[in-house]
Amino acid sequence: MNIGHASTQTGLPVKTIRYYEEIGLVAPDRAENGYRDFDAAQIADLRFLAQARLMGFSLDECRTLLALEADPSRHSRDVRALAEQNLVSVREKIANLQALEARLTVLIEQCHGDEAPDCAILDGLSHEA
Amino acid sequence: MNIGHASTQTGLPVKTIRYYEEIGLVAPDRAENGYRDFDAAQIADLRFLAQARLMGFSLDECRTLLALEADPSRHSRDVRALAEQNLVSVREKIANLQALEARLTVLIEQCHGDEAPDCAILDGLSHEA
DNA sequence: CTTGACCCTCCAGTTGCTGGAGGCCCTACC
DNA sequence: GGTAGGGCCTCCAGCAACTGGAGGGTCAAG
Repeated sequence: MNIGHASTQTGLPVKTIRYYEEIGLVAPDRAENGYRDFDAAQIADLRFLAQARLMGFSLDECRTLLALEADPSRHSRDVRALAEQNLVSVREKIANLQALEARLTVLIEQCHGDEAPDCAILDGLSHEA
Repeated sequence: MNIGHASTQTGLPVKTIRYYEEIGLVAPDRAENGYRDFDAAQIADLRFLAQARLMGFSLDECRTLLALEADPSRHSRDVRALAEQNLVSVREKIANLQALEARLTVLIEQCHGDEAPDCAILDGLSHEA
């Protein structure tokens, strides 16, 4: 299966698939004309990668997850640990963004938003702790 | 004021300040020995930048904000528009992360997290739509 | 006069792609 | 048989916003 087909099968852009090969996440064969040739297992890996990325795992974590998936003697504990770590960082990001949202909302509310130059937002950025 | 002092005054790392100069956000004088020399207004600008970054504005938006701050004939409407745009994108990010959190949480709950290889997380990544 | 803390510039790397240039290959149509 | 269009290839550059390090000048204290 060539890369265009692999792309439609997995939803990953062609460029992204090439990039994943470059960093060693997938290693397709080559046809005689030099075209990449993906087999079913590699397509499955790419789908797995696409899902893992959607779940917020970094490419490095994806690499580990792929290795775990390929290892029949894995412990689900290890997978879970990775996922929990990811969850923690997602929650941290949410908390930070919510704090940001609150601060921004306050500033915006205080700004008249008219033609005058006085602006609570600029004042806030200038004088805040 | 040299860059080390500017750093402690603003909380910005030295490297970051140099970077901000490189991209034209601040333009300190130079002393005879080649050292950067920041005046009070430039320190204020750096503080402003630090705050604006904390509020989630991109460096490009910061550039615009600085220009607005320097312009006495500005309209607060323009500042507010920028801030509102920023708020929208913050809220989008929060929504995306919350969706992620929900999906991750479900997967993690279904994984035993023991020594067996069976893992709902890996299954979810393999078979999910 | 040396030690250590500054400062300087320039280059490379981070994350995860994305876009483009320049060029081969393959199929279809005239 | 020639050509037009796609698709494929590699390699290089760039995005955001820094960060780290090499290699070297400067400065104040003891």
